[in-house]
This record gives sequence, structure tokens and C-alpha cells, in this order.
Amino acid sequence: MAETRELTKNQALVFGVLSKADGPLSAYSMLDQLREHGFRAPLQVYRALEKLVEFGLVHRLESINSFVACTHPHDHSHGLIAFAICETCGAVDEFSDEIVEQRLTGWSRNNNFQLAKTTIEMRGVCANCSSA
Amino acid sequence: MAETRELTKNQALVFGVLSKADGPLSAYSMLDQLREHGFRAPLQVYRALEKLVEFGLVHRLESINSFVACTHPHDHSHGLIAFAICETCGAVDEFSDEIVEQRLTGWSRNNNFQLAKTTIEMRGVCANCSSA
DNA sequence: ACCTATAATGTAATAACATAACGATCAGGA
DNA sequence: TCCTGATCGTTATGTTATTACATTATAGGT
Repeated sequence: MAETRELTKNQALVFGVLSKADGPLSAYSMLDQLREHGFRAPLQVYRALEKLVEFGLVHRLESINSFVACTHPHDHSHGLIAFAICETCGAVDEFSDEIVEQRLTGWSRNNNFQLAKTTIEMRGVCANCSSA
Repeated sequence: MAETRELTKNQALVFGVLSKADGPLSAYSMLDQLREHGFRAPLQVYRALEKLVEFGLVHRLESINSFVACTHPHDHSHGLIAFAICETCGAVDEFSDEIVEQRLTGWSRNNNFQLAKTTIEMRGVCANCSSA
């Protein structure tokens, strides 16, 4: 069981918006949704996101400049996470793969590369969209 | 042996800048370098880059909003390419891994995800920088 | 309660990255 | 020649992210 973390007001607002969304959101779209709650500037969103990512509650999707609430916020076991992003509906699937992780950490070890962070993002069309 | 492709003037200029660089460059830094050659607008760079990426001569690094000349422009065998990006010196190492590719295409098949493009980018500190 | 250090916030301005829209130009094939 | 498709030039605009600086809130020690 992961400990519950106390979020600040802004962090809670941003996390709330992201959690209610059914897919990734850009920082600016979150800002728009939060204007009625007093948000005025991008930095209010970016600062909250920075912390939420740090806490492991939110992931940043580099390839689409967006953010998504973590699907498995209580599972701290996975070191590396891969994402499958549907280019049609925007849905994001999040998964871990031990083998992939081993291969990449192996490469890093062999090449004396001090690995800090790995991004794996697959883009394509999800099952729902391709069957429709 | 890969066929040699005829690049247009702008494509050749952009590719030249990127090839001479010892690491990734942003579109705007290329634009700055090409102003003396008559470039005036970002689109001139972005349009050339789009083609160069399509030709397989250039890769886009999503996590750092930059572009890098392909290290193995004549090797069309690799389907998936991973990058190791040094956060200290900016150097980029490019490699392929069959196993990783199999795992990710396997996941896609199992989940009926029609995979179009995969991004794998590792950030950390390269051998040179960590020994220094 | 009071001080203090740290974290979080508010705000304005600007930097950095990327594309839309439109028209002109150029090259190759019918 | 005429058509067609790709490329190019240019302006404007859209989108994403950060710098800088002042202020406020919070937790911990005394």
C-alpha cells in the first residue's frame, strides 16, 4: 500500500482535472479548465505538474507534449513504463516490460551510460478505433 | 548499398548543418545558422526536416525537441531505433535492439494496437562525461 | 508564541517550438 | 504547350515552456 501524499491546493486541482480526463491533456488545456478556480498563468499548471510527475502520480508524454494521470499510482514496482498512444481517440495504455527494461539497462551498462530516465512511447491506432 | 537521393537545395542545406554538428540541434538553431544562406523563416527548416526524416536521413528526438543526423543512413535493416542522449554534452548514441522491438511489437499484437511509430529515448550521462 | 528556513504561489513578460494560409515558382510527363 | 504535383517564400499566428521577481504559506525548532 502506497502512502497517501498530501497535495497542495494547486497540485490537487491539476491532478483532479487530469484524473477526470479520459486521456492526456496539454498544460494549457488544463489551465483553461482551471481559470474558473482562479488559475491565471501557465506556471501555476507547470509547477503543479512538475511535482505530480515527481510523486509518480502523473506521466509526461514527450511525443505529444501532454500529461496523463498514472494508471497504476499505487504500483511502485515498475521501473520503466511504456505507453501506447492512440492517434485517433487519444487513449493511452500504460504498461511495463521487464525484458525491455533489462535490454535497455544492459545496453547502458555495456556502454557506461548512466541512465537517468527512459521514454518509450508507441503511437498508432488502438483496438477500439481500428475495429470501428 | 542504399540509393543516393537527390536533395533539394533547402534539404541539402539543412542536412549539411545537421551533419556537421556533433550532436542534436533545434530547428531554430539551424535556422540561425542558415540565415546567411538566405533562410528567413522557421518553415523553411521544418519543411526540409520533414522530408529528411521521411527519407531516413534525420531523426527527431522527441524528448528534447531536436533533430540529429542519422548515424547509419545506409543501414535500412533496423526497424526500431533507440537513442541514448547525454544530458551533459548532448551527444547522442543510436542503436537497435531486436529483442526490444520484438517485445513491443508483441505487446501491440496482443493488444490489437496498430503500431505506427515507436520512440525510445534514454537520457543520462555518457561514458566520456561520467569519467571526466 | 516567535523566529526561520523552505516550499509554494501570483504575476508579467518572454523564450522556444511549430503550423496555417496563401501565392509564386519550378520540374517532369502527357 | 499545358497540366500537375512538389517545393519554396513570406507573413502571421498558434502552441508549449521558462525566467524573473515579489509575496505568502507552512513546518520545525526554540
